[in-house]
Amino acid sequence: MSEQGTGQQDAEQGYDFKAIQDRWLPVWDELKPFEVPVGHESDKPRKYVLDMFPYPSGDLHMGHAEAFCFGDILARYWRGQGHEVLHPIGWDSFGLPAENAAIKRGVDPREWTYANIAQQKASFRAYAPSFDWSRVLHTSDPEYYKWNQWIFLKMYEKGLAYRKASWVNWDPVDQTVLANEQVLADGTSERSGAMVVKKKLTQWYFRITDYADRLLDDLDALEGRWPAKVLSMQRNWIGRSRGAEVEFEIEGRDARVPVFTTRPDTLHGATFMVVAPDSDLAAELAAGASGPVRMQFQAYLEATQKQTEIERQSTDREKTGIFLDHFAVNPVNGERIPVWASDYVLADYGHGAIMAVPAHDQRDLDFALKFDLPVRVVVDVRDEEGEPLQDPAVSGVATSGDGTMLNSAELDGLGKDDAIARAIETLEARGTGRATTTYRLRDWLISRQRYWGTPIPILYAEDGTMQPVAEAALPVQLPAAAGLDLKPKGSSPLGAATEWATVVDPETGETLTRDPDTMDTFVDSSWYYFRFLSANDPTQAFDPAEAKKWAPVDQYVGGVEHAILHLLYSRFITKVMFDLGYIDFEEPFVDMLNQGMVLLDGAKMSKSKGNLVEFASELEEHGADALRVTLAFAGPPEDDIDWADVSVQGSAKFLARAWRIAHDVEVGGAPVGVAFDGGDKALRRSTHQLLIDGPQLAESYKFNVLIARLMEQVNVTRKAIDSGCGVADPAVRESAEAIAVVLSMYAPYAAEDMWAMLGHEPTVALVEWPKGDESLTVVDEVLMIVQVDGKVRDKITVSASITDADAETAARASANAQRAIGDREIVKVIARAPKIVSIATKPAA
RNA sequence: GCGCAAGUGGCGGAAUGGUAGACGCGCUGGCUUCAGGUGCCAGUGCCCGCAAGGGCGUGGGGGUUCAAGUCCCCCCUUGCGCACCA
Repeated sequence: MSEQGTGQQDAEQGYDFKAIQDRWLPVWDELKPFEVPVGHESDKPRKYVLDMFPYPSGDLHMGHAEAFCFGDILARYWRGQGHEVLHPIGWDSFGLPAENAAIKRGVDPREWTYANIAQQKASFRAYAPSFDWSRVLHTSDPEYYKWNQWIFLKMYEKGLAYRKASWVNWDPVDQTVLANEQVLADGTSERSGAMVVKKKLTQWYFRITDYADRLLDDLDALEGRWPAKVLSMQRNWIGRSRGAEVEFEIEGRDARVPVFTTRPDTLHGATFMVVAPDSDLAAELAAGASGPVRMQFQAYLEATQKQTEIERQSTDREKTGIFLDHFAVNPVNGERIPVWASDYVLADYGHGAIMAVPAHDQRDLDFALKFDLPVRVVVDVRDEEGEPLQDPAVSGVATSGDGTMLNSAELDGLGKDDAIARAIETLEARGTGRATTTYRLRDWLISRQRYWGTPIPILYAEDGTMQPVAEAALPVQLPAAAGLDLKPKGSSPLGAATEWATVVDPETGETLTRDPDTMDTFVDSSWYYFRFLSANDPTQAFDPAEAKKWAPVDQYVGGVEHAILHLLYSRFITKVMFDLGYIDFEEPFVDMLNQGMVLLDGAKMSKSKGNLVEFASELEEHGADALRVTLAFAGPPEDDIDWADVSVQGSAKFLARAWRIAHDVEVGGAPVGVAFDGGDKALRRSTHQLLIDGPQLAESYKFNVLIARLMEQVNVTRKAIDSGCGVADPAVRESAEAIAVVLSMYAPYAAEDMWAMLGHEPTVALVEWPKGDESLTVVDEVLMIVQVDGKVRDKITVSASITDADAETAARASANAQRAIGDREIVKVIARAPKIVSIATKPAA
């Protein structure tokens, strides 16, 4: 392969990234160094390094460049540490953008999607992440989505996939339902940006709430391995809340009404009940009320439903409500309390009804004061000085803290925790309540009324009974888009594909109709990391034996925007796979890195705002290596990078300096294979310190610091060549080789070219890091700090093996130190040889 | 409102309780080349000083310690997340 070397590249020409890229791309295409064939056996330890796979909307952008840069650094790092690394790539290629583009331009979503994929593949090739291209997958391939359907059927069998009628989030622009997770905090759709409305529809759900406790509790084991932010967001989202269910009788109604409360201790202070206006209970109670109340309620319900999410969520809104003309009975004291409907109670949380304790809950208090309802204090809450807080009815401030119970019969005198425990005991003994837990997490709504997704493998008979498609009949392929009207119209376009939708049961001859909806594309991405393990296997979703070998993913890299959706769903599906016995672990991603965003002038880049840095043009102008070094050197990977603050030129300059060292060695250095033993000590020390420190820096994601160390190494090597030991010293070759190997995780092209100039065969990407030798890093003499009263007064050169006593003597002898001490009295001397001696003084007596 | 991060030169950022500002960008001066926007050398936290040296300095205020950017308490600011969830 020597003709691939750079003998023909003369010194005048220097570092030329274009020539280098052109030289090595074909070689790598030939070598396929990162392919790990399925079933391949190796003695090496394994690492599964995965980037969140991209959505193929247009070409790659700077965000991709950053994310895939960090993932690739880690993949290449682990190869350098002697691991066999699986680093696959695929495309999350189902979804609305393809469909919307198709509608807008009249092209087939397939064409649009696969054209974009081809473009991204081409960009990736130049950018050169070390992907295993033999395992590529696209979720829109029938070979892939067949297994979505298989998972759906498995879940259906287990009762984890079910259909129900419910109020759902409806996106009026995309004309489809959305999962709770796809509705942003301001009530708009994360996709279309439209204000989401509520609609009652029968839809398919995955029973993720069955897994709420496991999804929450298992987060503890990810502490320190996942970003704290993601863990907290997931905990928030699951929103477990422990408390009690309390049953209230309602006069004139047979069945008791359960309410959920986290404060059963305050039950004696419950002076009214509030139900959600859009709950079944409210409708029922209103129906049994007087005519005027019925009309008022109807108007109130309509007003509630018309409200946008923003209006409804505004916290400092006046309370509104309607008295429902009914009374409930407080189970602990038999008191008659009025039942109201108000929109501050949510229909889909708890039981859609609450016991209102206005003295100790601000919302209830606001409501009580507005409608003149009684407020009864049952907890004696004190301030920091131990003074009782003002009566909430007067102050308007509910006292929600801990305190001593009063006005609460047998609970009187107890503290909060004891009172809660006691209250629950009492309720359970009387059969009017029990300890219980509720969650904010809702079941995962997976039906979508759109075309470009996985068909739901369910058939309906004429009488409406459903039957799953037989596993052998999978995949249920999407019909061709041609001839279908893909415009959103509230029902799936697939329903109109009559030929596709109608199936005759071969056994019974019965005519069946296919479910016309497609699955949420988050189903696709919730298990793709398994598919990579058996990407081309037509017989199974993935091979459990391969999963045992490779999974879970050791290192996951991606944006924090998926902190809830994708990661929660993936964790859920992984647990389902565990329960089904296909895998022996319950968490899919062992370690996770969230890269920051790439900004321009402090703002998110956007084409419409005109502040865009184009990945393609940067790649063209500076090359992949300089781009990658720039991204990695800019700062910690979790931080945002402002493109206005970085210098791609600076990175290119560094690469050229590194490259020139290898070039100098090629021209006048020690021969390849030379023993490094006799080489320059100082340079060798630096080289080996780099090799020793490198791993801990890389493994703690301090890629920027490791590049700084590489720069220092290049600088000291330059100095050694020009004004030190000279280029022919073996230590220079040793340093150059170490630089090439370490640099290869950041700048694969430059490193490969250096490696060739240094007389080695490709590819440097598979070369293990030379071992750093601790014995070469010991120094004879060090600079010792002498402090007097905490201030540095001198720096003296001492033997590295100096004793504490000798260090103290040397420090006391320092003229600078003596001057600082003056006539003060030394009270204490702390010696930490050979680093520092600290002298503490006080004024002379 | 609740919760979680983070505040270090002109800028991006380094610093197991032990020399604050590594490395780089930018800037200043010089050399080389000279068409140079290349390359090389030196300098670059602020203030006083010719220098030696000294004073100040990691958002603010206290504290622990021989020693604090780092640990503890209070406050301020910014960013992010959640938010009528009973």
